[in-house]
Amino acid sequence: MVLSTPVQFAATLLNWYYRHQRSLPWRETKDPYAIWLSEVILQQTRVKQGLPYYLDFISAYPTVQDLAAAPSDEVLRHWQGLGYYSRARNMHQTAIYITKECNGIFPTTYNGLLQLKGIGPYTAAAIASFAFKEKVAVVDGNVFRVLARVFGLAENIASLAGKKAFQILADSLIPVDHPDTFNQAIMEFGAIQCTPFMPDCLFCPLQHACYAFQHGLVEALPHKVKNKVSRLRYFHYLVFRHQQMYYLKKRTQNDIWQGLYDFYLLPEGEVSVSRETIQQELANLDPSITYEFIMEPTKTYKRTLSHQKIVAKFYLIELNFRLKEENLQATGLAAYSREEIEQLPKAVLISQYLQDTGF
DNA sequence: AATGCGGGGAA
DNA sequence: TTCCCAGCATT
Repeated sequence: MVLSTPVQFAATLLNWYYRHQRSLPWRETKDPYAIWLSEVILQQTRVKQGLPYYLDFISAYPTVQDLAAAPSDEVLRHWQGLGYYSRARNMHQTAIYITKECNGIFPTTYNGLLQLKGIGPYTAAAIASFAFKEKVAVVDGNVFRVLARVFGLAENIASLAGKKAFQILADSLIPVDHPDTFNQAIMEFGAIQCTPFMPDCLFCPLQHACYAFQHGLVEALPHKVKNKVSRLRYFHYLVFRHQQMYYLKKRTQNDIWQGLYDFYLLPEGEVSVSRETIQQELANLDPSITYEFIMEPTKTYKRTLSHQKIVAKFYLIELNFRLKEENLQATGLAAYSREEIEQLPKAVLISQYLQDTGF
């Protein structure tokens, strides 16, 4: 087994990158705003999934000032379906900060970028190296994998100590002359060649230097402790409708889908609810409330998030009158037309329900 | 140090 | 099904 020296490792990687790199729009620019956007989108998101969102977003908001000036609902609407919505909320907040407090000028260093909301060690390193050529190594899921395998680094990547070990190793490998290309190269290598499953070891330029390949540990590295099982939650949505207007509310709690819109939710807990339970809930909401019918629940929708599983049913309720102002205050509900609902940011679960009901 | 936060693609 | 993806904020 021949372990690469830093120089050999970087040279091999760069050589591979020049021949295999994909053409991606954010690689054609030095605009820190565009690079920032691409990096935030690509946090925990594959290129294939994020690319259409990047194109739409950069077209809707070409500059940081455009983003700062946009209403937050509209920003979230552009993010709809991409998940991890705090990324969009933080980006919007930071765009406003940069526009108002920094004259629209981005920090130009790793440490400066790290101060911004939504920018952590990875994103700060990416922007600092790609836009400003700072010699600081990116460490993401790809880098963990490539370094763990090539250098046989078995630290647990889920632990803080493990992450530090990988950052130190990566920083020792990044060359002074092409820090930006090296960072691009090692991630691209992880995404295309050194993949999580069935990596292309047979045609790998690092095969002879790769610790994992030489020791039959390719599948075992990187080492990661399994994450625990997720929470199971039952959502029962009451969809209030009156004269083609639907009542929705914005999710403001410290919970999933913060900032997105959905319908009135029954108190959580029951696997299934009876018609009587719903009638009681409606009476509690407003004793004088009257309605034409309660539709039988829709089919059961299931959504699996990374940390919890949502089982949801929707009950359409045709109201005879508009909800009173006090009920709107208490529940946060407001009436929206179909056209307005289309423009609201919604979780995929809600979009799916609306589509199924012929929206 | 541990936990919460989406959604989709690949095997 | 299970794993993982150009991670970060909060506690």
